[in-house]
This record gives sequence, C-alpha cells and structure tokens, in this order.
Amino acid sequence: MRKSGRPTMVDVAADAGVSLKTVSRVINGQPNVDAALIERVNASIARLGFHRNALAASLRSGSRDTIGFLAADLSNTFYLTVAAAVSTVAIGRGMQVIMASSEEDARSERTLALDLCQRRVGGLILVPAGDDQSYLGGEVAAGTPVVFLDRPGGGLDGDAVLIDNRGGAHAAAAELLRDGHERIALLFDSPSIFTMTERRQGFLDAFAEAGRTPDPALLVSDLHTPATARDAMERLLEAEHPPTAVFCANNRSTIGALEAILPRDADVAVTGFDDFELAQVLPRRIRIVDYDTAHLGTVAAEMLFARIDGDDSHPSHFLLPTHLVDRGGYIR
Amino acid sequence: MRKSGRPTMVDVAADAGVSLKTVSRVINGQPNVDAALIERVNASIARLGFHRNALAASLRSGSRDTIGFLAADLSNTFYLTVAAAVSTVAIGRGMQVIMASSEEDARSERTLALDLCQRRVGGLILVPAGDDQSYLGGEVAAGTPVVFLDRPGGGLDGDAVLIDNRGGAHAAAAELLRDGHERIALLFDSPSIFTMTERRQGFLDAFAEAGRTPDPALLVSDLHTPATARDAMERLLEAEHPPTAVFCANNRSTIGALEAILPRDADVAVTGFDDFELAQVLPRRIRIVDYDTAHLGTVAAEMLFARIDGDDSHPSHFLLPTHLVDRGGYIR
DNA sequence: CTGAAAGCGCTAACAG
DNA sequence: CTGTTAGCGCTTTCAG
Repeated sequence: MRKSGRPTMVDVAADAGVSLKTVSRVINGQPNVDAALIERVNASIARLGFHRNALAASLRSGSRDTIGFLAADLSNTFYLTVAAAVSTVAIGRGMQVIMASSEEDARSERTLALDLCQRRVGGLILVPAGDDQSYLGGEVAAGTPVVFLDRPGGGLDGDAVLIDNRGGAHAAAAELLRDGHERIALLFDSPSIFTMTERRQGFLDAFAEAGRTPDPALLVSDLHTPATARDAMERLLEAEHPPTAVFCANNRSTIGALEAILPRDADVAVTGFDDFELAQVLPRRIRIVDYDTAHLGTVAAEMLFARIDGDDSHPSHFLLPTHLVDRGGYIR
Repeated sequence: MRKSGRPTMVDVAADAGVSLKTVSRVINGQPNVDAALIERVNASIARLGFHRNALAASLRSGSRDTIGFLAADLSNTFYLTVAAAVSTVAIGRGMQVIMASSEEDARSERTLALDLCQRRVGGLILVPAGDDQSYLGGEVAAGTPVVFLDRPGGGLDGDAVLIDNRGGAHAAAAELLRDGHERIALLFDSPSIFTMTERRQGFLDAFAEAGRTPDPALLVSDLHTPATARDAMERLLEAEHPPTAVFCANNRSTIGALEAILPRDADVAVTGFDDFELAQVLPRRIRIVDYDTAHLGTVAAEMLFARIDGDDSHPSHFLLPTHLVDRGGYIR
C-alpha cells in the first residue's frame, strides 16, 4: 500500500480493518473508542512501524508546535544559556525550539525571522540585531507573538525581556565612589550596542549623583575583544595618572583588564559587568555585576507562551535584576 | 477571501488575476513566466502581505527543511558550541535546526528523537544519553539519516563524530611521565560515561607503555562537579604521599583541582582535558588537552548533509584530533 | 508560456 | 461508539 517509504494512517487503518478516523482517535488518545479496536490499531501501528507526520497534523489543525529563537550570536555563551532555558520551558509544554543566529546582522535577522514565520512557529523570541523590526508587523497581526530579548525592538510594539543594565552599572560605580576612588576607568564596547550605552549611562548617573565628573581620558570604548581591552588597560596603567579602579562593562573587557592588571599586580580595584567561568579561581578579589542568565530565557519563554495562550494585555518590559557579588580572592 | 488570518496563494492568485500555479512559479523562481505576470503577482504578494506556508510546501513536496540536534545537556557550553556550529552549517544550506536536550536521560532521548522524526526532520545529530538507539532503526530505514556526536550510538549503525579522547589522554600522561613524574593522580567523572572511560584508558595506556603502574590511591572517580574535584584534590594533597602531577579528565575536574592547588601554591603539575574560559588568566602555567569544539559540530553537520544528499557509503567514525597546549602562567 | 485537477497525510465536521 | 466526507496550503502531474 505504501508507495513512498513511510506508512500512513490510511495504511494503519487498512491493516487494522478500521476507518481512518478511528486510527486518528487512537493516536490522539481521544475517548470513546472500543478497547478492542484500540488494541488492534496499536498492534498495526507497531507492526507497520508507523509514526504520525506532525507536519500534516499541524497543517490541518492549524496548531503550532514549535517556537523560534533568533539570537544575535549563537557562539556567545550568554545567548546559548538563554537558548537552553527557552528550550527547557518549551519542551515542558510539548513544543520544540528552532534556533538560529543573525550574527549581529540586520539583514540576516530579517531573513531568518521571516523564514521562521514561514515555518509557522507559534511565536518568536528575538534578539534584535537591527533597530527596526517593523517587517514583523504582519506576522504579529496574523497571530505570531514576538518577545524581544536582551535589547528592545524597534518599529514594533512587543514584549521585551532585558537585563537591568543601567541599574547594575549604577550600583557598581556608586560602590566604587563610596569606597573613595577618585579615578575610576570605564572600559566598554561600541556605543552602538544597546547594553553598552545603558551601562555607560548607569555609570555616569552614579557620578552625577555624587556630584562628580569622570575623567574623559579614563573612558575607553570600542573594546570588542579581551585583547583590545587588555591593551587599553595597559595604556591606562602606564599613563601619568593611572586609575585606582576600573569598571568593565562586559566580561570580555573584564578578562582583558585582568590580563593587564594581574601580571603586574597593579593596585586597581576591578568591578565587571557579567560573570564568567572560573571567576572563582582568580588570585584576587573582584566585584561582579551578576544576574541569572537562564532566568532571562525562562521569563522570555513564559511571556511568549502567555501570549500564545491568548494574553492580549499591553506589551510589557521585564527588567532582570542584577546583584553585586564577590569573585576570586583566595589567599595566596 | 481569507477566512482565517493569513492570505494564501489562492488569495494572491485571485488578486493578481492569474492561476494558482503561476503564483507558485513566481514564488519558487521557476522559469518560463511572463515578466508582466511576475510583476503582477509580486505586487499582489506585497499588497496582501503574503508569506508562503513552508509546512504545507514540504508536506506536498516531501522535502525536508530542518534538521534536529539532540544534545545530552544543552546547559553545557560544550554542546552549545557544537550546536552553534551545526546551526551555521545548516543555515548555509537554507535549513534550520531544531534543538533539544535529553538532560542525560535515555527515555527523554528516545521521546525527543522520535518527536523530531515526527516533525520530519531531514536528519538527526544525536548525542546518545542511553546506550541503545535501535528505536531509530525504522526512521533510518525510511530515510532519516542519523549522526552520533561525542559518543557512539548503540544498536544502530550510524556515522559518529568523536573527540580523540584516548589519544589526547595518552599524550597528556606520556608527557607527564617523560617529565619524570613518579606520582600522577587522575581525577575523572563516572566510568559510565563514554568519554571518561576512553580518557582513563588513554592514561593507563601511557603508563603501560612506560612499563609503569599508577598508584590506585591516586585514581579518583565520580567527580561530577568542580567542588567534589576540589575536595578530592585537597585530600590527595594532604595525604602522606601527595602526587607531583595531576591529570584531570574534564574541565570541571581541572577547575576543582586548581581551586585546591592555587590557594596553597602546591607544587603539582596540572594537565587537564578540555579548555575553558579564562584559562589564560591563571596565575600558573598548566597544560591542556585542547580540541576544536566547533569543528566537531561542523563535521557532524557535513556528514549529515552528505547523507541527506544521498551518500550511502558505509557508516564511518570521525576522530577529532587533540593538541597539548599551554595555558596561564603569566609572571607574577 | 499557462492553467485545471489531483493529492501530500492528517484532523474537523457531520453523519450513522 | 464508528465511519464518511471535506479540506488545511501547497506542489505536482498533465493538458492546453
């Protein structure tokens, strides 16, 4: 009967000598089927090695059984951790996750997001690479909810799940100021990145509140890698008036700063945004603006599923709290 | 015309005043369509905000446009890195990746793998959690290729992409022996894990080749976390005859061992399997059995696509080479 | 170059 | 409790 490889429900029905609909009922666990028939159908399913085609099922029923997660950079541990959390929530709901990465490219983001929509995902968690997501307007209107993650979306009204970047940076800088530091450096990446401007702003806010102004010579931007951050830190340390403290706006900057500070045992207090592996093993104590990365994914997934379940309240922004914690610092 | 939300190709055809088939041709870029009609159809597509339903397309055509990646533990950076590499290859082929995690549970693995097959993935990359994948026999026979990753599968003939665990551990131990170490400890996780028994075997092989036998008191197993590895290392250091070197069979063990060794500045040479973030910043030089994690994913994806493209040669095993490298060790 | 008809494998509606 | 009939949205024949 089966012309092309896999057995279908029609084959099972023929084999079991029942109707197609009875097979469907058995497979979907619907009530009101005679026990003997259930037995017979199950036997045929096993004998033929039948597996239901989920694509056909969802085409007909219109149900969605996957969600999309479009990261900005899947090679970044941060997004991967988020992705794992999203996946856990989804699987708990019997759904699976299609993941993709825009590689921080706005055009890729658009292509991939629309591609996911063509696959009729039930919803989309999106880390914006570009600043305009209005191209998703049609999909959202047609009932595919979108939740922005890590960065707010543009041109589209949607939920967003963000780290409290500004609050965390503010707390870090305020603490350094309270500790009496006069010269505090700031190492950060490109100001075109949302999280970077937020963290810088938190840093500056703390100065403003203390009635202070940071030395512009100590604010270094465009540090994309630990190596560039290390070089920048080395220059600061060798300058005439080196900083007594440094705030690193992401973990790549922190690692780079430490690569400059530790070998020369420089007397500089270090506070960094983002935790990292092995921070515990550092030979000196540093402060970290920490947060629960996985929770970001969990919250995003839960918001998305709430929308899928029909929540049509006004789009909201969730701010993930941060905490200042100690890392490293064992006695040598 | 559109009763339920999204416009369909029928709607586009009606709007453009052409047949359904013409719309299909335009959308799929098939030749032999009048330029004026293409124009008209594209205008209608834009006006209606049409997006093709990829599910319906692949149901009818039988084509597959996703592959499945089933990791053993998506919260582990290793699998996440692999996943990212797989995704990159897939997207380069216009396919997307559905990811899931069995959480090291054989039953979950089975459920999720079969679920992915029900979604008609074009192929499956699988990190076995259990030791029997014969349940996939039917799917493989029906044309869904499977590639095992990190661990060989059981009960099913399939390609496998593995790290050269034994060779890497062998090289590490041989080097320590050449360096004259008499007492070399081995810290590892459960022997029920494939990679662990392979690495232990490589370690033991090196001893055998040198005509030596390791002290059983220095071989510690079942270290699942850095904390337990740290405790084990502390006990070894405080014993009557402490080791002069330690080989840690995974990065959790390495981190734990360092947490014991660094604070007391113990004179123990450290070699670890698996690199880790921040290994560069360590205050002392250690040796690492390193390998290209992403490449593992790339190779697995390429093997899978070769199968999808019809390669029906005998299943093969790919062994990813390892390299001994220095980490850490800046001048204090 | 274009179109009408059939059907992928399943579920939904409505009968019996 | 069971079966028959449509039809999801698209691609694939096969005719014009």
